[in-house]
Amino acid sequence: MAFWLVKSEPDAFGWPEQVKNKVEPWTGVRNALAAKNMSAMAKGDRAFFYHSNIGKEIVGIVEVVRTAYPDPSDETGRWVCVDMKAVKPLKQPVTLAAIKADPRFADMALVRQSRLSVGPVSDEHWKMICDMGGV
DNA sequence: GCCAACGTTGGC
DNA sequence: GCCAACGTTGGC
Repeated sequence: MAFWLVKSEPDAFGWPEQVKNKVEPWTGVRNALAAKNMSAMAKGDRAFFYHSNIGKEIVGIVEVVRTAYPDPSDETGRWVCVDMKAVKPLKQPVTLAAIKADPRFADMALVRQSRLSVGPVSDEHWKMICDMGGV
């Protein structure tokens, strides 16, 4: 199983909505690298749900329930989306500041490429953040 | 609100 | 196909 991190601005779509809707299509990604990452996701893969701009913290864990398919919000048909299901919240949100403060996260996609909306997370980083988040 | 990073567009 | 100009994202 692989691990990922997906970003959303809580103004547009936040963790409370993800929990309320349970399964939610992750649409609107219009970045080649992010799309490539989504295409690489397998059913059952897990991802951190990160709030960008407001909070700047990882707030929950979601699971991929449907692999990449054409994004219905995209008229050109070029982009893909996946379906995500809320798994559980972090007891303690893990902030970007906390991640940046730990040099072991220096090579994480979230730190290296702040603008990338869908990025990979290594097994080690996944475990560390789960520990920090109390799950 | 500013600015750095980076992706995209369009002229050549 | 290159590269300058421009737009967008997201941290601060």
